[in-house]
Parts: sequence; structure tokens; C-alpha cells
Amino acid sequence: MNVAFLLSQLGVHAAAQFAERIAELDLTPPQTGLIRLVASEPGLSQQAVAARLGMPASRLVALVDGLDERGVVERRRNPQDRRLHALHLTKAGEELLGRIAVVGRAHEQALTEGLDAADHATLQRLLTVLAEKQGLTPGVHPGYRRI
Amino acid sequence: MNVAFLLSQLGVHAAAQFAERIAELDLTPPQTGLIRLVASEPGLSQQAVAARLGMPASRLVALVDGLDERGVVERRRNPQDRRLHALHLTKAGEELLGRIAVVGRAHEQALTEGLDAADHATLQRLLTVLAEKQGLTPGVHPGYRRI
DNA sequence: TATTGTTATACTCTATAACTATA
DNA sequence: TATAGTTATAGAGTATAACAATA
Repeated sequence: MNVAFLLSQLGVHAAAQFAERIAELDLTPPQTGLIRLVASEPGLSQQAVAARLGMPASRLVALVDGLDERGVVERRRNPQDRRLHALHLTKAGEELLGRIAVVGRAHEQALTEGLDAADHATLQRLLTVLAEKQGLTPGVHPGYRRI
Repeated sequence: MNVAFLLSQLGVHAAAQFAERIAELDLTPPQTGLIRLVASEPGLSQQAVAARLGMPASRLVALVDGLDERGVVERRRNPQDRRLHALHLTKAGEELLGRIAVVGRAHEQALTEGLDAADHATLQRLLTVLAEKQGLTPGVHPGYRRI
């Protein structure tokens, strides 16, 4: 089979497996992407977050609502411009992020268990080259656009 | 970035790019999967095809309807058991399959253009190992289940 | 009664666009 | 008037389950 099909097959499989794993934390992949983004760049407006995740702002609202009600994320109004809602993780959000990382490591391990260390490193290098060539933004999953 | 995330990112990207390309043939990825399967194993019943593609038979009906109306696929009733509809490609279907192959080669080329021949071969080998370990069926895309 | 294919229904998810509040 | 966030609406796509034909 060619590389393109293998990549697509494995990638969609990996995404589905990850979705199953984080479902145990009661999270969906877009929610996880939001949490990770807010963790790495706290204080972004909802418009900015929506743009980075590649989704309409209207869709982000429901995403933030759910995590806000669960006490994972919070909206902080900007006093200088009260239209803006800066997004931040709460303490519980930081803790959840830690659990997401644990799940992520287990996922990585399960997916690559057939490879020795050298092959693992080679694969990582080659995939990184492809991702750069394809113009993919590190850490931003194209599937957040529609899942 | 870890291998799992890179794979997922690249895989979903590759699937989206492929979907765009075959849209020029007025096809969706599930339709393409159906055409390929019928080409490689002509005469399967709709139930058998649905099982292999991992979708409910009720969903396959609409898929076959569309390709049937376009003269790409045809249902042949089995005289021994008139409940069964064996699926076959028409002449036009064979021709379309050829155009799909052309698109597939262009897609492969565009996706791997950053790699030299040795790296390309290495990547193909490593991905094949992973796909086998993960129990993925050659030629069957897990995304056909829901796109 | 069981199985194949089909149709109907009800549900989920989403983007678009209207709306509000602030500037 | 323009922008951030929100809500409403309408559409696409789907699985589930009921149904008809055949065994």
C-alpha cells in the first residue's frame, strides 16, 4: 500500500483510539485541543482561540460553556475592553491537563509498541518532515475543524 | 511532537486532501472505497460489502444507489437466492477506477515530495509495520465508518 | 422463522446568519 | 459603524429500527 493511504488509515485510526481513551476523562478531542491551547497560551480571546483551532467562534462557545460549567476553564472579562473574554485554565483544569498527558503517553506507547527505539526515532523524524512540508501547525489537529 | 499526534495530524490531513482531489471526479471517499472494493472482489452481496467497509447496510444502500444511477456500479440479482444483490463494476466503472488511480498517484506524490527514495521506502516500511500491529485491514479505511 | 435489502424516523452535529453588548 | 460573543435556525449526515421480499 502507498504511504498516503497508510498515513490516512493509521492517522484516522490513531485519532479514533485517542478519542476512546480520553472519553474516560469525559472529554472529546476538540475539548482536549482547547484545553491544551489555553494551557500553552493563556489569556487568548475566544475569537483568537477559534481561529487557531480552525473552527467558527459560534462553535467554540458551546465548547467553552461545557468546560466552564465543569470548572476546567474560565472566562475573564477584560476591563479595558469588556467585549473580550480571556480564557484561562482553573486549578482543576491544570490537574485535568496532567491526566490528559498521562493518557497521551499511554496512547503513544500503544500505537508504537511494534517499533524499537531507533525505528521510533526515524519515524518521528520522517513524519516531522512531512508535517512541515504540508504546512501543518504543530499541536493543532486538522480534525478539530469537523469531528 | 510525539508520533501518535503526528500520525493523527498527517493522516487526517491526507484524508482531507484526498477527499478534495477525488471531489473533482464527483466522488466522496466512501464512494471511492466502495468502487475499489467492488473492483477487487466483484460479486459480493451488499451485506458483505457493508461489513467489510464497516458501515450499516442501510447506509450502503444510498451509496450504491448513487453509483448505480451514474452507471458506475450495478446490482445483479442472484437467481438461486433472489434476496442477494451481487455488486459489480460496469465498463464506466472500470474507467472511473483508472481515473481514481491517477488521482491516487498524484496524491501520493504531493504528500511525500519532501522525501528522497530511501526515506520514502523506510517510511512505507515503518507505517506498514504499525498498520499490521494495529490490526488494520489493508485497503480498508477506518474513516469509511463515519465521514 | 431468518435473512437481504430498503425505507422511515429521530438524533447529532454543524455552519450561517441574526442578535446583543460593547467600543 | 465595527467587533466579540451569543443564540437561533436550518441543513446534512447518520444509526436504529421497522418493513417487504424471499428463503
